[in-house]
Parts: sequence; C-alpha cells; structure tokens
Amino acid sequence: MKLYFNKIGSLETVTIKDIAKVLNLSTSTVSRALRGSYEINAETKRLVMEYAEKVNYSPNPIALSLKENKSRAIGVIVPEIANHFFSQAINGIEDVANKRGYHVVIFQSHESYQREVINIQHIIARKVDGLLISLSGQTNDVIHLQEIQQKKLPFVLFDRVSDKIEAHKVVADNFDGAFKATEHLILSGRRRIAHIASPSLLSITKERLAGYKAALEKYSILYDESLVKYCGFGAEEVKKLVGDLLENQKPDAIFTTSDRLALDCFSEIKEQGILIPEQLSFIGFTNLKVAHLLAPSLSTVVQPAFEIGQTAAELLLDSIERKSQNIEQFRTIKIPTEMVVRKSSVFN
Amino acid sequence: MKLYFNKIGSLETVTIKDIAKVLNLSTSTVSRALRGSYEINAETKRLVMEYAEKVNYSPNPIALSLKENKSRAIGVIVPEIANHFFSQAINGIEDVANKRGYHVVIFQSHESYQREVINIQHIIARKVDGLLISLSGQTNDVIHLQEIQQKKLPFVLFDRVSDKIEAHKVVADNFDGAFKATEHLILSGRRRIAHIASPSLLSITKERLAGYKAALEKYSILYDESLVKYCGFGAEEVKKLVGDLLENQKPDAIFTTSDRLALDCFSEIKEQGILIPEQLSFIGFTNLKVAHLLAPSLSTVVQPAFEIGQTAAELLLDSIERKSQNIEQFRTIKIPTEMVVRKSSVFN
DNA sequence: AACGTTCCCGACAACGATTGCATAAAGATA
DNA sequence: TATCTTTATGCAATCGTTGTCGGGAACGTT
Repeated sequence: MKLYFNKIGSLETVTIKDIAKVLNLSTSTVSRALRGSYEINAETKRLVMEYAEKVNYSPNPIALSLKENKSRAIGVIVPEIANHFFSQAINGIEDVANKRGYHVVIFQSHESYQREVINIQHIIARKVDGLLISLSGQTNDVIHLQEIQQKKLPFVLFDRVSDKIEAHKVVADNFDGAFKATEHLILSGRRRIAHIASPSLLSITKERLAGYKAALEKYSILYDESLVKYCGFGAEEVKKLVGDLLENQKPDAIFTTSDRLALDCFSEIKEQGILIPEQLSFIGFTNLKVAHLLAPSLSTVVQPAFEIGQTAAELLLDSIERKSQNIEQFRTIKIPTEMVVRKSSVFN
Repeated sequence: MKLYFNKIGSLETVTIKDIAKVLNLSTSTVSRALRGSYEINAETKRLVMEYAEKVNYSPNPIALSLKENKSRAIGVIVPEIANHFFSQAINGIEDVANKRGYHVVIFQSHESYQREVINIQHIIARKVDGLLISLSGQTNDVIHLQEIQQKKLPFVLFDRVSDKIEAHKVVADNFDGAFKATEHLILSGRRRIAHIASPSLLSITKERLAGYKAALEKYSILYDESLVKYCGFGAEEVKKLVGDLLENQKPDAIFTTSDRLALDCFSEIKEQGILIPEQLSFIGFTNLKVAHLLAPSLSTVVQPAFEIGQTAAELLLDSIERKSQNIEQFRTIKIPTEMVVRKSSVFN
C-alpha cells in the first residue's frame, strides 16, 4: 500500500502510472499525451497536461536512461578542480552543456594515472554520453583512452592532451604563448633564460618547450639544456630544483609553465633574496587570478580557460549528437593565448 | 542480433542476461550467483563468477537505481568551485564519500538564488541519496530547503548555512575566528578597525560580525557602524565601497570576511597608495593559497575547508544510512579556525 | 449490408537487475 | 510405495517510461 502526501509535497514522487490511474487512462496514453502526440484527443491531452502540472509531475530520468541507454550527462575528468585553469574550464563546459540540456559530472584524477583510470571506469559504468578529459601529470600511456574509443564513447581531450592517440583535442596555443613570453624576455635584454617545465610526458610541456626553443633560435641564442628543468607537482621538489638552478646556472630570467610552478618558484626566488625584476625577470604561463597582486606583479601568458572549456564541450556534444552517422574526422582546435606584461619582467 | 567484440573490449556492455544465455542459466541464477547467494550450487557459482570476470561484467548502476530508488550518489551545491575554500571542501567530501562507496555530483549556484533552486530540482530528479549545500549569497528564504525536508531527502548545510531552518549543519567557528582577528589588531595598537563583510543575509556574515563586535567590546572600543560595509560579489562594488571607506572613515585596520573581498580590497588599498602595514593593518578571513606571496604577505584566519567537507559528508552519509530509523536529532558541528599572522598586520 | 478509414486508446514488451514464489529432481523417512 | 524435505533452479513481477502492435467505435463508401 503506497502513501501519498501530495498536499504537503509528495513523499513518493508521482509517476505516469499514478496519473493514469487517477484519470482512468493507460500509461501509454498518458505518456503520449504528455509528449503531445498527434494520436491523442485534444481534450484528453488537456486533462493529462493539467493534472500533471497540478501534481508537479516530472519524468524519472533514471528510467529514461535505462530505456534509452543514454543519460544526457557528460563526464569531465580533470587533474584538480582547486586550480583556476580547470575550474574556469569547467565553467565553460557547464555553460555549453547546460544550454544544450546536458548535465556535467566532474571527477578529479589528482594527478594520478591510477585514479584517472578508475574514474574512467566509474564514469563509463554511469552511462555518460561522452567524456571530456584533461590528462594527469603521470599519464604516459593511452590504453584507457583506446578502450573508450573501442566502446564508441565520444570523448574530447582538452589542454593536457596526448599525441599517442588520435582524437578530438582542444588546446591553447602553447607554442605561440611560450614563444611570445620568451621573445619578450629576450627583447628586454635577457639572455640566460631558464625554463621551468611540467612533467615531460605532458603535451603542454613539449609544445611550450618548442616555443621557447624557437624564440631562442630566432634571436640566435644557443639552447642550453641545463637551463631547463622538469618538475612534478610537489612544492619541495620544485623549490629544490629551482634553488639548484639559481645557484649553479645563474639565469637572468625564468619562464615557468604552470600556476603551481610559478608560485613555488616565485616564493623560492624571494626566499633566496633575489630581486625581481632587477636581478631576474620572471614570467609565468598561468591563470592565477591574483597575478596582479603579487609583489612584484606577475607577468603571465594567459590561457582562455573558459573558452577552451566551451569549445571542448561544443565539440563533444556535436560528436555525441552526430554519433549515429559515425564517420567523423578528428579535429584539433587551437585557442590563442594572450600575454600580459606586468612588473616581474620589466626592469628598466 | 547483437554484436560482441569482447576480445577488444565490448562494443555493447555485457548484461546479466548475456551471461545467462551463454551459460544456459536463468538471469535469476546468475544474479544470485554473482551475489554469492547460499542457494546456488558452488560449481554453478564458480562458472558464473569466472565468466563474469572474463567478460568484464559490471552491473548497470542505472538499472539498480531504478529498482532500488537510490543511486549511491550525493549531490553537492556550492556557490563557486573556482574558490579555494569550496574546492578544498569538495575534496574533503569526495574523500569521505568515495571511501564509503558513494559518488559525488557537483553543482554551482554562481551565487544565484534562482540557480540554487534549479540545481536542487535537477539533483532531486536525479535521485541522489542526499545533498550537501552551501547557500548562495542571494539566498534569503529557505522554502527550497523545506521542500527537500518534506521529501525526506537527507541534507546537510555547510559553511553558508541558514538559521531559518532546522537541519544538520557544519560550520567553521566564525565567531571565534573573527574575534581572534579583531583582538590581534587591537592588541597591536589599532583602534579604528573597519570590517568588510559579505552580504548580510549569510550566516557567516552575522557570526563574524558578532565576533568582531565582541572583541571590540572586550577592549572597550565603541562599535562604529560606519566602519562596517557589506559587499556583494562584484569587484567594482567592493572597490567603490572600500574607496569611500578609506577616504571618509580613515580606518587604521581592515578585517575582511572572504577571499574575494580580501583580494579586491587589497588591490584597492594598494591602488590608493596606502601602505600596508605601516598606515593600515590588514587581515582577511580567507583560504587563499597565495596569501604568503602577496606583498606584503597576508595575515589570515583560515577555515579548515577539507575538514569541513569531510565532516559534512560523514554527517550526511550517517543520516542517509540511518534514514529508515527516521527519528534523528539535528546536529550543528563547529570546526575551529586558525589565525596565521603575516606581515600585513604587523607594523612595529 | 459489407467493407474500408480514421481516430483514439490500451495491452504488452522492453531496458537491467533483484527477489518472492513456484517447482523439478533427488534424497530421506515412514 | 507414498509422502515429506532439501537443493537448485526458473518464472514473473517490479522499478518508470516508451514504442509496437492491435483493436473498438464511428463514420463514409460502394
């Protein structure tokens, strides 16, 4: 025996069956009436609609998912939401997804390959319609991505992509951003420009390094490997590497490649009592909201995180909705970066 | 006719029915075998288990949700994930939820009451087992929360709570944090201490104001209303209010109440060329990771975001799993705050 | 009068998994 | 031999919804 307390908000949510019973109709008729099917009498439709409205009927998305084998939800896997780039990208994703009637389910890999794989399994079991992924710093192989592809589940890589797999990709123009930053340092008179980079596995690392090298080459500065350091995500590790670098290589400028690195590096430099920008120019590849409040204010190359998220989501949803046609070309979309010069890199 | 490509990963996911067909058993037997029911022959069990393992069977959570009318997922609604306090709190929530076998689905209200309500509706339709909510800055009434309560859906408010409703609540010790911050300013010799507060609707705002007042009172400093400003979340608004305050009230210290306010306020002070801490002491109620990198480094009252998230999640899951017993006492848990003194509030 | 249309609507199966009940086969007891 | 237990399994209902099929009623056509 079921209980209904509809006057005070339903204890049990009302289903199509409940409506059918009350109106003495079959569930099929109610269903069709609600979807405005042509084969239902106008009067019946009105009755059903009105009653549904009155009892605040809303279809059970779980039942629909089961029936249709899709969920109108997309999964997002990012290394860390406590990172402005990713939280802004997620905002971009949600913006697009919500407009197109999809939900967004967020997962974090916390820079762990293992968690990335587990997340993907979970997310697939949950029957999302598609996936947006930014790879963890530990991710080296792409077998988990290949599995997704074999399951014909649409996905788009963004920001942290891999060149070991063919897929839709949305990235910032890392090469150009790094090139501009390096060129800026060179033009302001620096020559010994160090580059603090993310783990070498990441695509962003390679592209930014390439931009850095290209700028050096353009101005005929020899590439010096000892000025480039790859760092993981531990603060201590970064500080040690940077400490060594400062002591042994005496760079006159540093170009870092991410929020985390910029901050840890920045604080190590200050702890060593080295003056920015007088003794050392500094520019970061970051999305920090507080860049202008640091002392000195931090020059940065900014990635349009929100736009990257939007673009990736658009691409994914197009792919999902076009899925049946099947034959589709993988696309890589590159979004321009912007350089903001502040005090940390201007010393004259 | 279904296609199976199990050697290369299944195109169609395998169901209990598929297993049954292959092994010439009924779905019931397979189901029971997988759950290790005592009424299934040991040999049959082994067969089923092995085959299930081989084809990588995993039960369809959607089907289970439909049947059991629960999802082993909890919903989280926060104003903004691009806010360290909330992203850290979410990490705490996920930590606990994952350990206890639940998924976390994140929604943002973007400080909008309307979006908060819509999010709640969505989330309820999705059949989550419970809800964690931190209210938006615009939220004034709690009818949406009352609705949840009438639907008997367990929920816990955290950080941004409301005193208009009885429910489980987890908060930082805002009173004490504000008291300590204000007292610190007083003890260092300040007397005209301004307080930049969040929207006055929020519980945190009221509690922190009370702590501020209590500290003033303890040291027999008269409470001056004109030193207190309530701000929304727009940068321009904050800067204008602070600008006016600085000009007209000439405070010798400022105590702000959130990340956003601290940053906007900080930058306005610097733009006006006022020296921190010489002319003006500054302390914020924030969770900024970069507080120590600002110039001068920023004194703060820190809320244990991760722990708040953990506690709230524990409370919710307990509530969910105890749900059937029904009669439960609402609890309010207060987590201590910590004061970190840096240069922005030390001038001698 | 016999047949064909059109209009509305209901019965049933299906999606994937669980579970109460029924039951066949085999063994145990009287 | 007849009846009762036990063991192992299958059937069918269920969750909420939709799609396929089929059919009754009312009307028009020959």
